[in-house]
Amino acid sequence: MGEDGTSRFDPAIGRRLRGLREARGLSLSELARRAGVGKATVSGLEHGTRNPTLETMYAIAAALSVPMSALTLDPGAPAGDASPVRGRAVVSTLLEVFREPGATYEMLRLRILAGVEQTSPAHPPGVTEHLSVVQGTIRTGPAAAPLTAGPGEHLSWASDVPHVYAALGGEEALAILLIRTPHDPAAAAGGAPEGAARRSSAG
Amino acid sequence: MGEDGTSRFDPAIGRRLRGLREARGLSLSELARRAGVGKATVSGLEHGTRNPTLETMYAIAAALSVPMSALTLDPGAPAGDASPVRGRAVVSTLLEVFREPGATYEMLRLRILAGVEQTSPAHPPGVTEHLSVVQGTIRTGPAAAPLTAGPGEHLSWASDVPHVYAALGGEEALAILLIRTPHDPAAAAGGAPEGAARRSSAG
DNA sequence: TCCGATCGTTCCGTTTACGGAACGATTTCA
DNA sequence: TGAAATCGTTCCGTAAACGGAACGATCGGA
Repeated sequence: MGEDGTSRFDPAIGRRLRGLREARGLSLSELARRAGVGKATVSGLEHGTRNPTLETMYAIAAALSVPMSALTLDPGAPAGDASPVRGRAVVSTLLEVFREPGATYEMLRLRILAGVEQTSPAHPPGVTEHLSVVQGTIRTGPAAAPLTAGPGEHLSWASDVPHVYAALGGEEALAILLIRTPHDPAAAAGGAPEGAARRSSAG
Repeated sequence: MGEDGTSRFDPAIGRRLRGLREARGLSLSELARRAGVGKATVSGLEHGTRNPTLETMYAIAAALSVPMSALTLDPGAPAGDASPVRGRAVVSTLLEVFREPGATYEMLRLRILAGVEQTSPAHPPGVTEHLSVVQGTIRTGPAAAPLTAGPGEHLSWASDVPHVYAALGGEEALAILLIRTPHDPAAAAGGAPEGAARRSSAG
């Protein structure tokens, strides 16, 4: 299979892998170390010159804390319910990962069970989160100063501090969360307010 | 990784693969031929003695008309939204595959868009379908004599004839579908009525 | 301005996944 | 009952995925 001398494989996997790795601020060497695979393997994968084994894919996906399907995006998986990340009371599903010139974006679908309040640790500096409420009432933002929003409203905050997610009103809440990780942490442009959350109501 | 002389890999993948293959009435040789891989590869995979490459997994999943995640069931994928099968207006998601002594069962989640009516071709003789309505109103069964059921109601029919799925009442419908494929097509025990659908309403 | 650390790439020997062929067992049909 | 077909497994040579090591480039601190 693929006999042209250079033996290429699906380049999209390489792009997604590199995107996820860099979005987490991991070097290629560090990811290889955490996954317990060789640097040559990760490098070859990102360049699309290797046809990885399942074992390799599992190891790398685990090191990135994503399900394997976030890397393969296998054709069957619908844009909309591909791959849940992290367990707990807040169920988040990775929908899409894409890179822009200045930053990497991860789009997730959040499902917060009724009455639940969960605190997430701080992200690296420069990372911002943008949440759009679909259903229910959500209280979120920096743990020190959260805000509340209902369906159709949006919240944004700098997530370099611990932040909370809570479903109010005894009802399960649904939201789309966009995490923006700038490639240059210094330039947090296109970001969010400094200390607290900001609420807006679109459309 | 896995240095015990016998070099085993995840046996669950092998079991699922064999289940899906046999549920489709395919021989190992035939599946290998359709997937364009060697018989030794399929055999080794089913026995859990090989660590397949992504390319191999893609080829086999495609030959079975399932997304790769139906074989890997990767840990991230939630029971409930793992892997959609077949496109069109009726979106079906493979939830689980399990084998019993007499038959193989495939459990799917059906989502029928509002107002849609779709006809599916006949399955091999002996195959029966059992549908449980979760939301909306569904009209289904043999195309010649379909029945209608609402939330909490169940429909069963022998699916060796073309059958339809329709969402009534201008509302999207949701259902769980169980497909039973007997290992011995002659003995269609535990099955459904002969010509038409049967409706029941469980407490 | 060195020097050390770390970056990502490339080279290399080992391991192993691959497909094809050969195999015995089982089934099918004349 | 024998011959042919097909079943799933096993053997084998080849291709390639693997991890480790060596490489030059880049960055940071003394």
